[in-house]
Amino acid sequence: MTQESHTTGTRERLLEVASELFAEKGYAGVSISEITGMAEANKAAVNYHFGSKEKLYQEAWRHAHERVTTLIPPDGGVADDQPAELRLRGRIRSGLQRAMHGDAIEFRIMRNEMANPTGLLHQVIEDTIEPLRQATQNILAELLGPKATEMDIQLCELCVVSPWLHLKHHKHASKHKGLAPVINEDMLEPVADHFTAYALAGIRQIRERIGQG
Amino acid sequence: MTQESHTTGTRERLLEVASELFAEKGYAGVSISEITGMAEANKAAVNYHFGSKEKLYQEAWRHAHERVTTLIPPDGGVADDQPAELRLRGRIRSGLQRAMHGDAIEFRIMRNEMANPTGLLHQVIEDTIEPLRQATQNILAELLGPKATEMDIQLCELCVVSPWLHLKHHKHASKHKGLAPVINEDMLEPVADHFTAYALAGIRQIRERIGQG
DNA sequence: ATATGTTTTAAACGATCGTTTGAAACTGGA
DNA sequence: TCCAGTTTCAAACGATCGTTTAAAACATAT
Repeated sequence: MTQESHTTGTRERLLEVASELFAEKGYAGVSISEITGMAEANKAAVNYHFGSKEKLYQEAWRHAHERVTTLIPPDGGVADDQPAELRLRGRIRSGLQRAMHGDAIEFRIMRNEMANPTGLLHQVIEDTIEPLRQATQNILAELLGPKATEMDIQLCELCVVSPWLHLKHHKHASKHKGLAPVINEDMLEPVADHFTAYALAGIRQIRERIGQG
Repeated sequence: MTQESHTTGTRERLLEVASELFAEKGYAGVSISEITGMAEANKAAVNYHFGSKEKLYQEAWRHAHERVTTLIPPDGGVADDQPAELRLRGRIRSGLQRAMHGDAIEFRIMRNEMANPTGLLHQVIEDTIEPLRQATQNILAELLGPKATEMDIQLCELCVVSPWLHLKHHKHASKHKGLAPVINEDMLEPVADHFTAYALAGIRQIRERIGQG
């Protein structure tokens, strides 16, 4: 019998602890000693299982991202053949749900990486985010009409996605209370309605502006 | 004559270099050696002039914040007696201008601090941001009408300010191209118009929803 | 039970961190 | 010129960083 018996293997415990710590403190702010200490593993376990701290960082993000993507689909459960308005609401709802969802580790790591790039993740993140952006832009292109330029679409995309991105920014920044409203999971549907109504009205207004030249 | 003659004193050079480096890499990612090396100062100069790395961090943020606040007033140059629609456009324009403005050091430090709190700045930042939030919420309360709840106002504030906050997030994250449209200073007015039209339409829509119960 | 391959462990490595020290260099007024 | 005060400097401090090493502990199949 071992001295300590865990329900999961060392490798998985390291991934779990590392993703949480990297999300909380960023890559440079976390030491291997801290990770292995909290995971009740030996200091050398990181280099044994992952080769280096950098590899562990990349694996930790992939770990967290795959989990939330299977848990919360980005289309919000709205099929492709539904009207654009509904599909937009699905995207907003999904984003909101991710913003509220538990720890939101994958997002916090991404945020740290964007604020303070190590360069270790940006290729992986970009490959993951770009398809989502493209899908949202397709919906917006449909809503804005054929006269909309690339810039029109991108500016509207910014207005649509930034609210829940910003919500995510503050959700776990407990030391910065008051900078954004706190939203719990009960309010998912009404807040999704709020954001969708706001967004659709804004988009219609932009479409009219475009039409007038 | 000294070996190297600089146009500014050591203390000011340290502040300049430190604020830029802290904005780029965050508190933990910057070493005193790196700061003093780039500022062409001795390693001990930080502790002589500021007492510690932490104090230098705080002074660097204050330094950067005071500069941009005097340069770009948060009301966008719109007087208090103007209609709420115009005052809202002033806020949006000011935010956009800060997002585009040169280095945006004060924001990048704040972003790092929110993503990865050291706890050293949050009181200072909160004291600075709260009045700005209050002013924006007053405008929104006027636009949304008397039936608007606190939550209505906060959600609309989120939709109004998050686009240019998000724009700022990406402006200097050159390693993450394509995640947001790149906007240069020539487009300040048209983009401000876009955001304002979008926001006012969204706010009107929310006001109607409230009216209907 | 023995051999083989995997996983964990303690210890040590060199490098770099933030900080301290005390002397040297510089400054401006008497 | 001399002196007090300020600023800069190289050197060293203890601590911690990520990584390496080699032996110990473990698992598993023959």
